[in-house]
Amino acid sequence: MLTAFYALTFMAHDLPKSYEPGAIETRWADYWIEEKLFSVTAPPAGPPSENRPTERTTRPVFTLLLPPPNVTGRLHMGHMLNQTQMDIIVRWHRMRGFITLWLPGTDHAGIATQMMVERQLAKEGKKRRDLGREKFVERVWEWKREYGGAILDQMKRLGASVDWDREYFTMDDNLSHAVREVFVRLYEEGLIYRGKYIVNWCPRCETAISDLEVKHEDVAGKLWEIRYPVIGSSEFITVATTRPETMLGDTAIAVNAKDERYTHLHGKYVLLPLMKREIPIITDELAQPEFGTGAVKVTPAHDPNDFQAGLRHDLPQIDVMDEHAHMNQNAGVYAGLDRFEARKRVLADLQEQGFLVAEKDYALALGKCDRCGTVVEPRLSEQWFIKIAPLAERAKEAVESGEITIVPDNYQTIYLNWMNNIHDWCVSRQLWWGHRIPAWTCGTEACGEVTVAREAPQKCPRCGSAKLEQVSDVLDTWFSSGLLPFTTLGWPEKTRDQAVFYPTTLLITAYEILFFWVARMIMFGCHFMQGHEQDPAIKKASGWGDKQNDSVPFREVYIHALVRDAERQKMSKTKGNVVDPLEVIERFGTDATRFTLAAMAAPGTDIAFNESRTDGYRAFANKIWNAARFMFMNVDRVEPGLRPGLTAEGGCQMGVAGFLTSTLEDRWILSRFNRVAADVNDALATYRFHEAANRIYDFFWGEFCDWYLELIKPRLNFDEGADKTAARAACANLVALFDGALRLLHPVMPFITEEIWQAMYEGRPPLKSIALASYPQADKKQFNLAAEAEMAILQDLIVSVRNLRAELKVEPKVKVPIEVFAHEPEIRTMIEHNRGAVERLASVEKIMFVESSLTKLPGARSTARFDVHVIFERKIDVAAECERLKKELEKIEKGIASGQKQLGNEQFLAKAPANVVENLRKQQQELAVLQEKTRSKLNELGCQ
RNA sequence: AGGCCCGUAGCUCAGUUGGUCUAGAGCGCUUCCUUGACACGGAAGAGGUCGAUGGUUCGAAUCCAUUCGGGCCUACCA
Repeated sequence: MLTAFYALTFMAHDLPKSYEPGAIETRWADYWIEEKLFSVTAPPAGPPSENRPTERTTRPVFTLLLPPPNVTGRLHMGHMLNQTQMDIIVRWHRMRGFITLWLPGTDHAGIATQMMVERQLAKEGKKRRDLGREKFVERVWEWKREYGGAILDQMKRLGASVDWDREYFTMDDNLSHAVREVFVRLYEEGLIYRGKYIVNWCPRCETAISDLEVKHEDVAGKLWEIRYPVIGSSEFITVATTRPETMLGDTAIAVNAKDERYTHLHGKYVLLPLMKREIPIITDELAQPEFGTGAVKVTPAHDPNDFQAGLRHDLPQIDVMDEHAHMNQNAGVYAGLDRFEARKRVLADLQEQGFLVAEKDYALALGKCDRCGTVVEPRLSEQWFIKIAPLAERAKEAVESGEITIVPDNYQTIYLNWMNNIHDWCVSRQLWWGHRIPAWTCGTEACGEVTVAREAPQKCPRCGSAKLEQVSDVLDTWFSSGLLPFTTLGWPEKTRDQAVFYPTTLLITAYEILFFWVARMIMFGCHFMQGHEQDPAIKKASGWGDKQNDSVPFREVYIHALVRDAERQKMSKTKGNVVDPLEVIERFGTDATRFTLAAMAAPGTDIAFNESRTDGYRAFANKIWNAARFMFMNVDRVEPGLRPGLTAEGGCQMGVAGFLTSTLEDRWILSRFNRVAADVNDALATYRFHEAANRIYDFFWGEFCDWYLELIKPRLNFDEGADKTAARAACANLVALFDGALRLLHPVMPFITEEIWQAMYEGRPPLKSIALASYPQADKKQFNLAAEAEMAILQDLIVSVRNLRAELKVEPKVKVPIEVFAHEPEIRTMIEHNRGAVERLASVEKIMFVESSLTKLPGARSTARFDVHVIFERKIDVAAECERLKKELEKIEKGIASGQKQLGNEQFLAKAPANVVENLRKQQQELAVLQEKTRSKLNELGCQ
């Protein structure tokens, strides 16, 4: 199928003049999926034997879990950055021979998804209660089937090389089963408890939410001071509050025991205004003498601090609101009012009755529901909690001991800080969509026993009643996603997948979910995978041999940057500044967009996404494309059968290893290629994506295209009478180098590299994809300092001549003779050897070597290694030339001055490393020569 | 309240443990060039002393302190 396609398109290497990513990208994305190129199975266990090829169990393993996007999600720039980085790392590992598993899936996203469907229902004029639980949940599943795959489809467009055969959904049967198992085990271990506590309650979502789901927003609020009359006295005690309506539920007034102002009131009672209830004055740490009046009202049912104080003093808890945050019957005459309406009425009544003392402006951080923005109400309710301290302990250790490393390392501190101040986790949610808590309440009034079990019990274990009803709450979404590193690998079954792929190698994620998700995975992983051991052969091959503990969910975490808009603002729907990655892709191509994100992703800094960069990288793709056209054009000129490295049988076997070196440019480019390969591998190993991307960019464009291709053009001569052997060799080198460069670039730009690579083999590649080819590793033996130094001089010479031509305003088509002086004979020889290059690249007619310095002539340029003079009869602008020379001299002398200062400093000579001193000396010598030459020129021109 | 990050050319950003940084790149800008890979191109240029101040050091864009400006996160002080 594909071969046929190539037969049509590429046999003649008839590539369009400019690169059009659209069709090419979707074609390869589909191809990779259809061919299941990225599906992996665990290699069998046991020592290598005849039946078991050695290499299978000794290959290293790389496992990465995709942070599951919400089923409700739409791809945004954050996803794209995340996925680009993951794909780069994954492809890089795969090409380096790792058994590479990248596991994709989606999260059921409790509240978000439920809201989505509720909104849909609202359009039909219905509420979820109209349908009832069962019908509603069925409706959500329908929604999921219809729209839930959208984000993964978008992901396919990015070329993400995930194993689609292993795609999971957090509510799949096997994962749900694991969730129940975890819940029951935690309960049995006493790590889950149920109780009436103050939780964050969203009155709109009608559910409890965790601390992390509350977003604080600074608002200008008020602080009201209310006085309560002390019983049996004419005195009043004044308290301050930001929430006067809660006073209806006050059950005490607290003062600090050390606060002498109130000592005489200890043990007395006050009459609660409006409610006319007697409540005690207690002493508690809750009240801090420095704040306000030093006295504080205590409302155990509506404030977490007051709740704790209430427990300490055994105070009644009077809940004055219902689940919608409307006042209930406990609120007396205010019953039925919304909380904010009640506030107004309470304040008015207090004012009228003379209890309101003052109203002050007060800045407060108002807690709002992360999902819907409704002001969160601390509410007393029956919830399920995970006792976090024992889990956190191990999770802390795992990071402190280095079993898990977090990159960049400042996040390590943040993580540990959080772990030290962690509270119990409220895991129950009053929603219908999610994993229902595996607990059953006995319906017999006298019993009410709650039973936690893996399967629905037949009868109540306490009273034997069969009237059992499952608890209606579901679990926090992050409960199930926190288990994914092992549940996706078959847990609670002990599977081969686990032995091979657990611990996963790496997690790449956003800072935002460090606590929501990352911390929870670490806690659950360390707890439930305790005692787990990765297959020793695989562990060793993967380089984790010294790590003691295999219970951790991943060995490394890389926290990526936040993508902001061009103005550095956080992208958000409400601001309307969201850049849609698919739109960007549409305009510039996936490769260019990926490259942008990679090139801008310096660790630890946010990315201000800027389209002009993407436009630039689209140009880069085009450059690659045209370099490929150039290569194919030349390959086509070689007789069929003698095509270098492109035969159907052998394929392009040579790679860069088979590169034939003869000329300076060959030795040079080979050295450069190996250096770049070394740098890129280094950069990727430490997640310096920007460095990897930039190194390849500079190499491909600045060295390979700008210099190498230009330099070899004369050798690619297949005309009658030309040296065809030399031409074929040059062509072979070109192909080999191109092949290497494509492989180097592939993780960042998978599509264009695949397209060209496949075309190089005319549809009959030795492997199904470049993604399976080997990644270039540096061969240090090919580093060639001499070639690089010589090439630098040659480039310098060519640029100098071009520069002089521009200054002398020589017509571009006119070839000029030049004179060159080089006092070192080797340099002269080198230039002589490469005179053709100089002549062609600088439009030089001929080169004449002279025996003395050329500084005195106008139209000359000097460097430390050579002088060059362009012979062209035109008066130069003496004033301008003087100006330029003066500026140059100034710079040189500044350099000399600072260098001499350093070299004259004995401390420097004593303390600086030898090579630094030596380099400086060398540099100084060169500067001195240049200074001399520049001065003579200034004299010659008669500059002032 | 605590913590973190950023402030380098007109714009967007690099600059790994302080020393070839006489500070780079892309876009933009100036001049020139349609030469059979590429005008999404080529050639040559102009442009910043690294927010400010002080310190450590033989040596600082790079480390420390203070300060100004921008952003983010965490927090149960009424």
